[in-house]
Formats: sequence, C-alpha cells, structure tokens
Amino acid sequence: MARQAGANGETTARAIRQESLKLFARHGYDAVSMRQIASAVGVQASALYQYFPTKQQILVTLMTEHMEELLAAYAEERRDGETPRAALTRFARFHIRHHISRADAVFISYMELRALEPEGFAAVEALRKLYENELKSILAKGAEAGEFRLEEPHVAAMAILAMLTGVNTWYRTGGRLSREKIEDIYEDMVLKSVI
Amino acid sequence: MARQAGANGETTARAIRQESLKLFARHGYDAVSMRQIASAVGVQASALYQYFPTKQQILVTLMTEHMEELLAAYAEERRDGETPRAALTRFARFHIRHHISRADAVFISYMELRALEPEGFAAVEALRKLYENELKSILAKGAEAGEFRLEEPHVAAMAILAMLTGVNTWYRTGGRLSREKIEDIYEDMVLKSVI
DNA sequence: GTCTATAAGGCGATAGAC
DNA sequence: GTCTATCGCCTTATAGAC
Repeated sequence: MARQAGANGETTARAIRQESLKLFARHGYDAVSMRQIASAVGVQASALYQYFPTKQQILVTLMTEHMEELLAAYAEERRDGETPRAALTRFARFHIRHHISRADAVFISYMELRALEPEGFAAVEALRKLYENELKSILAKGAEAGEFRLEEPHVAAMAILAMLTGVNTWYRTGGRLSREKIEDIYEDMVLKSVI
Repeated sequence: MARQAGANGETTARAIRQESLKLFARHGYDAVSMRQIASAVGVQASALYQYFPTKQQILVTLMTEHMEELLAAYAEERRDGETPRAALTRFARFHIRHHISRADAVFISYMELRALEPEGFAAVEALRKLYENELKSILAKGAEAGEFRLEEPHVAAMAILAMLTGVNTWYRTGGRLSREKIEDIYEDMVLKSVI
C-alpha cells in the first residue's frame, strides 16, 4: 500500500482530505489517529505534517471547505425576483440535493463542531450563519408579502433546516425512493408548513 | 475535592452518571477519559470500575436509560381513542417538552451511536424504533382516515422527528421565547405540514 | 469504597536521513 | 516527499493495600 517512487504531492493532499473525511465521519475526530489517516492514504504518519501542521487543521479545512462549497453552490442556484413560494421551493430542493450526496461532510460539520478550537469554530459558525440567513430572508419576505403565515422567521428557518438536513439520517443510495421523489415529499411538507 | 469518610456508593453511582453525561455531551465520548470523569466525581479513576466494568458500559447505560425514560414518559402521555390530529398535536408538544429539558442525553443519544459496540448499538436502535413507530402509527391512521394528506408515513415521520428534535440545537433556557410558545409554533408547523 | 502503583500500549508531533 | 526512530505524555484497565 505504500506510496513510493513517483509520489505526487497533489495526489497525497487530496487523499488526506478524502480519507480524513471518511474516517472522521465513521469514527469521530477524537477516535481517529494520525497513524490511521496515514495508513488509509498509504504513507507514514510523519508525512501528513508536510500538508497539515496539526490534526486540528485537517478538521478545520474539511469543515470550512464544506461550508464554502455550500455557499458557492447556493449562490449559483438562487434566482432573484422569484416569489417567496418559488424561492422556498428552490431552496428546499437545493438543500436536499446538495446535502444528500455529501453525507460525510454534512455529518462532520454538525457533529464535530465541539472538536473545533475557538478560532476554527468562529470561522465555521460565521459561514453557517450566512447560509441560514438565505432561508430566513426568503421566509421574512414571504411573511411580509402575506404569502406565508409565520410569526417567527428565525424559528421557522431552524425548523425547516432541521427537517431538510434530517434526510441524511435515513437516506441510503439505491433505496426505495428516488432523490427526486424525496425532494417532492419534502417540498410539499415545507411549503405547507408555512402557508 | 476528594470524597473521604462517609463515602456512599449510591451517591457515587449517581454522580458518575451525571458527570459522564455532561462530559460526553460537551467533549464527545472518545475525547473524555476515565480520569476526567473520576476527577469530576471526586474519586480516582480506579474507583469507577466498582460501578461500571468498562467505559463503554457507562455510555450504553446512559443511552439505554434515556430511551427507556422516553418510552415510559410517552406511554404515560398518550391517550387512546383520540383523533389523529389530536394525537399528533399531543405527540409534537410532548416530544419538545421531554427533549428540551434533557439536552445532554438527547445530544449523546444521537451523536454517539457510532461509539457503541454492536450489542449496545442494537439495543439502543431497537428502543429508538419503538418510539418512531408511535409517530408512524399516528400518521398512518390519519392518512387512512383521510385526515392527513401524505403518501409516505415513514418519510413524514422522519421529517417531523428531525424538525422537533432540532429545537435542541438552538433553544437556550431563559431565551426570548417560552417553551409553551415554542410548542405552539412547532405544533402549528407540524400539523400544517401533513394536512 | 477508595486508594496507590503499575502494566501495556497508543497518542500527536518532531529530528534528521535519503 | 517520504522514511525511520524517538520524545514525552496520556490511555484503559488491573492488583493489592487499607
């Protein structure tokens, strides 16, 4: 399994990210050792320190990149000038579609917040808030326009996000229901819950 | 801090449960050492082995007791012969009320499933399924009676449970909204989502 | 019921060779 | 870019004294 002649830095860097993500999701950050990550990558533990100065920095990088990828994907997805109802439909389907194919990163980003040291935590939380605000803004506009019936946009946003992200706890690829069908069901429930 | 003369086994046993719960919730099972638990309790690490044969068994006990307490409380709460709508209202308010005051146990029971060895995992999952089935049964009856509009009782149950349990991620005692008000908002959203 | 002492091994991280 | 070897520390769990 050892990587010898022809070793390539970029390949190793990507492998470290990939294998760390898988191992952290499966066993938890604290339960995974640098030796385990190295073994999955095919190098010795000391080689990891060429790419990341500490184990903590691997986690911070994984979580930060996950949130930045989410924000970039939603920026690409959103359409200004839509009705609140259309925007909420789009948001709900986007959220499921984006998260369902990134189960490990989603799991880590929620589960391992407590493993972050203060600086990393603050950075990740700031990115998370930006994303939450996208949904809050849709709900607030809908309430103002009389299109939605809700008293507390913040609470409604938290409720909807929890519901949508929850798909990841039970969805398995190749299950009885297609991703599209799942998006249909959740879209329906989300819309009805605020109308 | 050391417990000396007058030490009492039952007191220590309760303290081990309490402090483990707090520490596991705050730092994660793997990140907490037997020495840390012992220090919080006020004994040496070796004294813990009088009460639990392994660290793993502390976790299994905390999670199993949490699920059994939940099932017992719901058995006390439920009323047979209610309309599905009334039963769902009761379930939603009960779920929030019960979970909101047990944040540490709820967090652990979801987060540390992966830290359980196979036997413990199976036991806890079986209890969880029993609780999920209570909600599924309400939804299926409501759909059959034409009181609810939903195609997939299982998916709807997962969506509602995720939404309700999600309160714990943002609720803080003494916040702007009372527990009653929060129950009102979620009851409204849950009911609308299936009608 | 709790203590001290210890076994046996894993941890993150670093130095220096190639 | 990766290796071997190592430092100093922490880990779960047990033996035996009081």
